[in-house]
This record gives sequence, C-alpha cells and structure tokens, in this order.
Amino acid sequence: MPELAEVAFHASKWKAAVGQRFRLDWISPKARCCRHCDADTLRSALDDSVLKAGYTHGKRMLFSFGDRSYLEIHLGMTGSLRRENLDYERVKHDHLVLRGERTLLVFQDSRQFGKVAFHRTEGDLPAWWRELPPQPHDEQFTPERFEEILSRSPRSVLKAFLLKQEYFPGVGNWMADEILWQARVRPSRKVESLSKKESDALFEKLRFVCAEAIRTIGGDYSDPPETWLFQHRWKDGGDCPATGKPLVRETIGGRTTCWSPAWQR
DNA sequence: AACCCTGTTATCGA
DNA sequence: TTCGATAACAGGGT
Repeated sequence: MPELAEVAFHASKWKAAVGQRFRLDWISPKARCCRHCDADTLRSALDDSVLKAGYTHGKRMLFSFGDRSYLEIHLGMTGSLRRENLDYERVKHDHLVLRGERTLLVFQDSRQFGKVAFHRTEGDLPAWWRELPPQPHDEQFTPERFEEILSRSPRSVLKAFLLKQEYFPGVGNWMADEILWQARVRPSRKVESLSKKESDALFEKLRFVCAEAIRTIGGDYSDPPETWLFQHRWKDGGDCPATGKPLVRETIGGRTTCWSPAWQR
C-alpha cells in the first residue's frame, strides 16, 4: 500500500535497526523485483557492515551500509518492509532478508512490481539521489515551483498530472484523489483550466495532505481523519464525507478514481 | 471465473 | 511535442 506516507512507515521499520551489522541472508534469484541486484555483489559488499541510515524520497527508499554501499528499495504495489526475530523462517514472497546482530530485515512483495538495487558510491549519497526533485512537503517545494510545474503541463488532466513522480514524488492514487477532493476540483479537469483561486487551493491541499498523511500513516500507521475521502473511497456505495451524497468511481488518467460530483467543480 | 488492484514503463497514435 | 490509452509485469482478493 505504498505511497509517500506508507513508504515512510515501512522505512522506519528498517531504520530502527540502524547501528547493527548486517550480512545478506537471502535474495530471491528469480524474482523480478530483484533483477537489478546481483546476489554476489550484494553479499560481498555488505559483509557485516553497519546499517548507517535510512532515507526516503517519494516512493523510494535508500539504506546506507558501511562506507559507500547503498541499497535502494521501491515497494511497487504490494511491497513491505519488516523486522523479524533471528529465528524467523522465510515465507512465500520474502525476496530479501538481511541478517543483523539482533534482528532480520525482510523485504516482501507478492506482485514483484517493487525493486531492489545495490549502489556503490563515492561521497555521502549517490548523485542521482541528491538530485531528485523536491517533495511536496519539502521547504523547497515553493508556490513558485508549483506554478512552474503547472505551466509545463497545461493540457494534462489533473488526476494524471498529480501522479507524475518527477513533479510530485510520492503522490499515488489515493493521495491524488484526496488532494483533488479536498481542493474541490474535479479530477478530469485540465491543468490550464484552473483559476488562480483553484490552483492556490490545490497547492495548499497538496502540502496539507502530504504532511498529515506522513504524521498519521507515516508515524504509526494510524488512519487519517474520518473527514477525509480516504476512509470512504473503497467502500461500495460510499458517500462523500462532505455532502453525504454518493461517491463516483471511474477511470481517469488510466487509474481508478474516486470523486464527489456534488462537491468538486 | 471474471474482474479488481495505493506502481512503473514501453509503445502506439491522436 | 505532449498526452492519453493500452498492455505488460505477477499474484492475491472478491
């Protein structure tokens, strides 16, 4: 279930093991999600090196080991990170297991749309990681940057626009719907059709939804407020928490989209 | 059995 | 060039 905040939550599971030494316990040789990660390379690179830190950026995670070793993880649609006791026995869809001094770190992903990749780098962090665009909740994500992004995709449909990771790293299907619903704008609208008032609302709700989701889901996986669309969107025959009227589900921008016709203009 | 899915990428065509 | 639609990936849930 990984978007921005879920990713932060999963990363925190592994971050709790910072300081321990790790070695490779298991990596699935045939799993698609591990095809960018050579087992021998990873094994010799880790070799009881200390987990130094964990980082997240949008839907990506990066864990640094020892001197210059980095493990990049993307959870795809169904990935998860867990800690397990040392006597844990691997189950189906566990594709990566790292053995530490007091815990195991496990990456599981049934659909295998996720990604595990190993990087060895000079300097503090890989250059590509440092050059990632600002996240919506970063300070550098200014109103000016938002305006600039808007002007670059004038004919894009808003739903598809918000899902562009190069602009809004970490925003996924439910967050995009939530942002549009809170800003009271229809998902099928074009970027260029937004009034100043609407684009201001969109910016504000983008920042608010990201920050609040990180606080709740990203913290202890607690639910966002009842007043959000989030709680109602997948229920069959769900009602809009603002108007009490039925929500609609349709495919917009290639993804199932939930919205409230009586609420969004 | 048919159809759905909180993600990404390649390809085709308007 | 930009964007949208579609399929593919691989498995589980309804």
